[in-house]
Amino acid sequence: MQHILIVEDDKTIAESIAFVLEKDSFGWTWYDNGHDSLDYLDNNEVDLVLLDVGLPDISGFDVLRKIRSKSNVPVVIISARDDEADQVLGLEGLGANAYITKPFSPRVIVAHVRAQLRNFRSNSEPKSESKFAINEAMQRMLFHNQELTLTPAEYKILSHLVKNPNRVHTREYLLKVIWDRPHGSDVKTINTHIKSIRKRLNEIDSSCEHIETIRGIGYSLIE
Amino acid sequence: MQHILIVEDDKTIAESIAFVLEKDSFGWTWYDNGHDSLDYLDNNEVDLVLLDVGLPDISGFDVLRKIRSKSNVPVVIISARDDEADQVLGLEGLGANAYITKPFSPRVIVAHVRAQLRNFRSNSEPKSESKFAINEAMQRMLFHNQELTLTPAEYKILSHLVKNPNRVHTREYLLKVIWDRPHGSDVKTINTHIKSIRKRLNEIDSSCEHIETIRGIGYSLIE
DNA sequence: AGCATCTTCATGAAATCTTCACCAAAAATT
DNA sequence: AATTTTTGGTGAAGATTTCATGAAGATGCT
Repeated sequence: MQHILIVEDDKTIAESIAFVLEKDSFGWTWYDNGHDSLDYLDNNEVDLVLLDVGLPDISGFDVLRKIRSKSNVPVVIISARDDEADQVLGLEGLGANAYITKPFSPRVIVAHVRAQLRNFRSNSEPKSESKFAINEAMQRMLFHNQELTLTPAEYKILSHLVKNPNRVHTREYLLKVIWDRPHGSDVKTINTHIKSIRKRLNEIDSSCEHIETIRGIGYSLIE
Repeated sequence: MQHILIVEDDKTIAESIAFVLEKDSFGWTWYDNGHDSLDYLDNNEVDLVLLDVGLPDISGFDVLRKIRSKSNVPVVIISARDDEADQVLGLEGLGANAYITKPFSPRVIVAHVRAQLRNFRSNSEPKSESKFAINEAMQRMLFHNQELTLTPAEYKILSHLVKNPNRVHTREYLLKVIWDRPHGSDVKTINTHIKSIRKRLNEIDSSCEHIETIRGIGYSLIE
């Protein structure tokens, strides 16, 4: 399922967008401000971003720049008022893929989303095959077609790393992955979990490092 | 002759600044409040603004925003007290080009003015493609498409320089970039970090200097 | 209780950050 | 122009932080 990140401070609009996306069987996540959206992008796989330029905390300009500094994800700009038009045009230079001006119909949004996703897919290089397979229903994983015996915590950490490879995940964040909500345990705990995950991965393939330590920050799965 | 606008409510300070500027054959105009300064800017050609943030009528914040709404002129902030430091840092986001904290020597002012005027001139030329790529999600950087192996502190410093090129960054400021909050370590530490960053950059491209030393102030990345 | 799992702790090793002493370059002073 | 002072570069040593590891304690489930 394709996942869309909605960045829109107007709840009504966000809900109507989410509604039509859902109807077209897209997954979605909504944030009403720039900071949380950027955080989310750091730690999750997103197929497309719908970005309102009139946010309360950061300007759409800055959000887009920050997105582009780390990701190639398609971004569709939503402009609130006509008099922002000039500014919005400037965004194209920053790497926005399309922009829509309010008022807009839900149909228009979905059409844009589909178009951008189609473009992006054909543009992007063929992805290398992952050596991992996740059976979410069974809470199981295969690595090089071999079953991995993982504890619940290990499964949650590793499956999150596999779904979001090649980016750093802080220990704090990985703790939150294990426990949905904030949890009082020491972040050093993650070291131990990573250790045992590494051990299990090495039993199957010790030819290279699979989980890289990013010193001072956290861990990252190499693809 | 280059013309400097001095916005400073303390007459003694304004006069001493004007004195050193004159000695270095800069032209100058002095106002002791924000309103008159903005008026003056509307009707006169100014090459650089020296702006005290502690004005009687308008906050430096607002003055800078209003300047930026109509002009790209380099603005060097003068901060009265140390405890304004954080606030002043925020001004960089608003487009301040540099800031000086009191007490300051006349030489420092002239150095800043010269540095900014030089930067501004070179900036107005067509921008060349940056040779840097930042992968924020992985906390990594490419230089000439080659991976840079950087320590956390080096990464923080260099990515900051890359994001704000052609601008002088004081050692104090770069220290705050490494440690989010004030930190007790010596500013000379930055010299050592810069040294190792330079070494790594030179290993890839030694054809020219990439990080320029602005004597008496700090460092600047040349694009 | 017995078992699996999660967490904590102590330790050593490695990476990194800071400091220092000395030299070179630039600026200020005479 | 010569000298003094200030500032920055350099290499290496020392201090500090961070991480991996193995083992032990805590927790929770059956």
